Amino acid sequence: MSFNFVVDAIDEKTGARACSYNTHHGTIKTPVFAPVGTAATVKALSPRDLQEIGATLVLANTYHLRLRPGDELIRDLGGLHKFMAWDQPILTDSGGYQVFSLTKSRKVDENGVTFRSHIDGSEHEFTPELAMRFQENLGADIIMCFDECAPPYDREYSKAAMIRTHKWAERCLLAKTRSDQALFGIVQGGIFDDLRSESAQHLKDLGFGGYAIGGLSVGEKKSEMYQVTASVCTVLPYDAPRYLMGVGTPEDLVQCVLRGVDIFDCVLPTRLGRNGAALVHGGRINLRNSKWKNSGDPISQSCSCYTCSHFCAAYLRHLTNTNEILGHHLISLHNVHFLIDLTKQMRSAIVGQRFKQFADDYLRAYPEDVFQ
RNA sequence: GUGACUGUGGUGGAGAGGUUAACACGUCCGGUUGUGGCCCGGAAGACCGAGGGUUCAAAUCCCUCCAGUCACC
Repeated sequence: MSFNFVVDAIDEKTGARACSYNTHHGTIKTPVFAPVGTAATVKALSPRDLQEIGATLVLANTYHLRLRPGDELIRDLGGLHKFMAWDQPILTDSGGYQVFSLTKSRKVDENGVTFRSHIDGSEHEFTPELAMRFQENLGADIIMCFDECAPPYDREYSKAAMIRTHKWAERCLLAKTRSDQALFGIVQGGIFDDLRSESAQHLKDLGFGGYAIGGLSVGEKKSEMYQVTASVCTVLPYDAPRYLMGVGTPEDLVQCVLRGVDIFDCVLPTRLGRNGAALVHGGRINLRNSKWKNSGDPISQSCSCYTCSHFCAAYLRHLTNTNEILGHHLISLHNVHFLIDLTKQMRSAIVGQRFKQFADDYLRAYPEDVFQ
């Protein structure tokens, strides 16, 4: 009941949604972009910064926090919100993505996954039951089923991972004990439409507080990612949040809101920020490029963020080239602000019934290779 | 003035007779999508201080000059 989900508006031409999702730590207005704070910190940004740029939801990672400093420690210190001083909603990923990203250092079987720690080589078991326990210890508002994120093109593997993900989803439902956390199911099935629809239907039948689309932006084509997103969203229930995991770029956000997604997360803005790339309308700029050496202008004239209202591109380039901490901070701040601002613009356009026009105009600025 | 040592791409610095002169930093250009890794990939850039000599072959050996460093007058 505390997880009241309301569709505030639907853009009639596109079906894009603007929703309100109530959690114990506040209401999330969608579409929403959640910056990623893997180790209980959105790298280079403080909670104060995040608040200032309008972040409402932040991601953290169960695998990484389980390994270090430990979910029980965080529980004993009062939970993740208190630990990282973020009193707004938090979502924890279960560790399912690490099944994919850390493929060379894990073993999967029907019961779960054994990871070999990249920190000290020790073994760490993750099962659906343990993933629930870890996430209950962490105490995020939204917790994720333990799933198997698989590479996109191998049909047999995708199907096996999907079936395993379904079984694990049932076990997660059974293992969950806290009522102040919403558990989201995760749709798998690679790029295969029939598997994806089957997966979405299966999870819908099980019944979750929300539904995520996993296993995308892992190497498939953009057109395939959009296609899968669209077909999954037609199956998912209307009255529950839809979360596209790990996505993405500004174009991806617009394209997938068009297809019915409410929630996004991605490391992109902070990773780009730490490596000297800034998101701007129509693409991105590489601040390492010598063309910015003498630029006294902000990276975006129209941007209202702290970075753009105080610093010129030449300075940001200098900070990048000298690997200064402030550079990571300022560019990450701009990039996260850029995506959050985009979601706000989209929400406003949806509520105003002009999202089709907004999306067309917005996407026109981006290069053709969007559908590569 | 005398003696010793040293001169290799923007910088540091390998190399001590044999085809495309190592490496690092810097420079330049890509990449980055539920974050192991301020990371990954690539490119440009040196007629080896100058001139002469020895040799089939010289950054490597010899001579002269120039420059720098140090020591001593």
